Amino acid sequence: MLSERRLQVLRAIVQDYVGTEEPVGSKALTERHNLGVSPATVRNDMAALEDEGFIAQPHTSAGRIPTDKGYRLFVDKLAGVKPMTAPERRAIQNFLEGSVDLDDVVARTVRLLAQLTRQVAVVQYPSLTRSTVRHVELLSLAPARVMLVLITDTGRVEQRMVDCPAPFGESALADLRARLNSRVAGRRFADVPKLVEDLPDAFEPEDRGTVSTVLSTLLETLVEENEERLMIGGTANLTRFGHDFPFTIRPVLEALEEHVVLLKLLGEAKDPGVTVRIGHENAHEGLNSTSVVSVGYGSGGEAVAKLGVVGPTRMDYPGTMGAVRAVARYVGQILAES
Amino acid sequence: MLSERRLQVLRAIVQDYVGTEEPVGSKALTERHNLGVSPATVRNDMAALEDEGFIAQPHTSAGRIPTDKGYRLFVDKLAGVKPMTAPERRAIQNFLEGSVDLDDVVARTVRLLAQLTRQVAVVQYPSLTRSTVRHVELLSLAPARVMLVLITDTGRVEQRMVDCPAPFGESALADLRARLNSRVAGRRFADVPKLVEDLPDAFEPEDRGTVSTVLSTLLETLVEENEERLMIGGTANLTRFGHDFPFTIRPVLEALEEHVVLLKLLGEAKDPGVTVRIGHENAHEGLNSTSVVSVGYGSGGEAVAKLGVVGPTRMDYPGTMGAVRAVARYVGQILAES
DNA sequence: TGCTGGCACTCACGTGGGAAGAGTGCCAGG
DNA sequence: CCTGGCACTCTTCCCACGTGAGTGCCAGCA
Repeated sequence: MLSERRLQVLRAIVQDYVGTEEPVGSKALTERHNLGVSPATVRNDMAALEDEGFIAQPHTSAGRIPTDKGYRLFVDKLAGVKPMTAPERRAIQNFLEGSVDLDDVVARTVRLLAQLTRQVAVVQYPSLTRSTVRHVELLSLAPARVMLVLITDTGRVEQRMVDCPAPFGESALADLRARLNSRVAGRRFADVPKLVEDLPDAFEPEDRGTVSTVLSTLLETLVEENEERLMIGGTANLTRFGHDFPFTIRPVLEALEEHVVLLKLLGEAKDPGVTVRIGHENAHEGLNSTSVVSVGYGSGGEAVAKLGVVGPTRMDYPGTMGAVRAVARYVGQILAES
Repeated sequence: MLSERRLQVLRAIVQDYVGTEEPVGSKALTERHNLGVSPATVRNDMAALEDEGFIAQPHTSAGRIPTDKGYRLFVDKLAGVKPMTAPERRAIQNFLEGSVDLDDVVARTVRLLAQLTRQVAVVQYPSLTRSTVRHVELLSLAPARVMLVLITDTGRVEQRMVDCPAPFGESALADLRARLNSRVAGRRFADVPKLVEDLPDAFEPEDRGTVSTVLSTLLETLVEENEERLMIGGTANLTRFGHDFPFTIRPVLEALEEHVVLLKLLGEAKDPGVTVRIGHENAHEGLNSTSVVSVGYGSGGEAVAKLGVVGPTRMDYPGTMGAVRAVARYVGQILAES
């Protein structure tokens, strides 16, 4: 096991490297942090840390930089979450409170998070799967054409066109609308399939096909996974990445465009608190030199979706984690109010 | 006026530079294009073209590169639009036909355009301002709370919460819904304000406040300019920009995040055909070293929105214009069908 | 056993001087 | 008005060298 001082050395290395973006040497370390020992001692500690794989040197005559494993230890054991200051919190609240609708909340959140962390912000929309149905509306656009509008408790609206197998009368439509809503309004998505199972039986035989079609469209809408949308912002911050641009930035930009990948990435984080995935811990190759800091958020106690930031592994973890957590908290509040 | 041959020289310079990304000299020109004259002659022509501001040299002992003015002349006079090949057209059609709803059409269009042109694709959603109302739905969520859902002929759905000044009965709501739809369904947005002007008069005095509130929310929704949303894709292609990265790419990424700027940019293009804005012709500073190729698209004969690509001024204009035009055409078809 | 100072060693990095090569401008001749 | 020739200008590449930061190791000391 590593001694207390060696952990301190690691912490100091991470902090300095995050600040200066340059490999940090033993001499600089003793000057900037009062470790109470000489550079030579620190060198021994660094050699030990390197043996254990927590730090590495880019080339022989350079200082050390933390490895993914080093950052992991730093995040888990050596650093806490740096809370936002009161003025910062007020600013977050003010900024989010001007929102007019869900899309606007998300858009503002992305911008805020990107500004706050100076990194790429990623916000997943409230997932449908844990939401409840507020209302289902059916509109007849043509004799055999119905528009299905689903309104969720998060204020989200989804619409689908349904081509009916047979013409469907206004009265039957009104009937279906009424029955449907009395059964599913206020219920969770997951419960809907069972609740509407026997609904076609209540209708005239010639309408059953249409009713089934409408219902299956509704169920599709509910489960459709790619309905989890993402909003991304602050990509310009990627330019602060490193100096060897094209090859660093390109795979990241590509990964960011693959929303499916990001959604999966966010979905994997099961921790109720802030989750940090460092470098190679991210399954996607393009993100192997980035870290993802994410957290769930939601209107109630429950997290309905995730938000987070993507940045270089060399990032200010305590600060970023604090910002992400704070933003998630206030977004949750805003959503609960509306 | 420039002689025919000088124009040919300019065309050759643009083509070569776009291909090689390197300043092109007189000797290389005569080798790759059979202009029928010697390098010395070409040099004289180049000197003339430089005097006129169509080309420039990065430094004394280098070849020439086209200026914005040079590209402008090239686009206007020297090059046409390169049509897509039949297989390409089929691929476009196939790819777009799998779409399930409007959002999906837009998402696919962005990806397609980015892949096709290997540049950044920008697609504006069908603008509300020229659309017509298909249906307005009013839902009572609480005694003094109404949800307004607007459905447009482009299949777009907008929802708004309305807090009523006074409780509003179900029957009054149904009445309002019926009257509202009979007046505005099928009408253009621009005409709606006049059509609903006197609507409150038809209601009981105690309901008029609520009716007015609902109507003004509707009007707000109709005119709200920022409801023109954008989808952007292919930002990874920016890495192919140049070799001097950070400073080239950063302002572009920043500009791309300012949707307002992009919307304005797209909106400015009045030409019914493909519009090209080159370098400094773009009002926004960040886009001064990029060109924007855009075109309107829409379900009917009329263009309801714009799409386009953003790329380096050194781009394959004929090819890009062809791709943009083709995609716009097929997107229009898809929208017309649905 | 652990810390310290000293010392030799290793590289990356910046600098400076050529040499090479591409491209130009100009001029005189056809 | 076009052409070949020629001198000139720069950038770019390469190599060699000195510099300095940082290391590893060792012997001495608490």
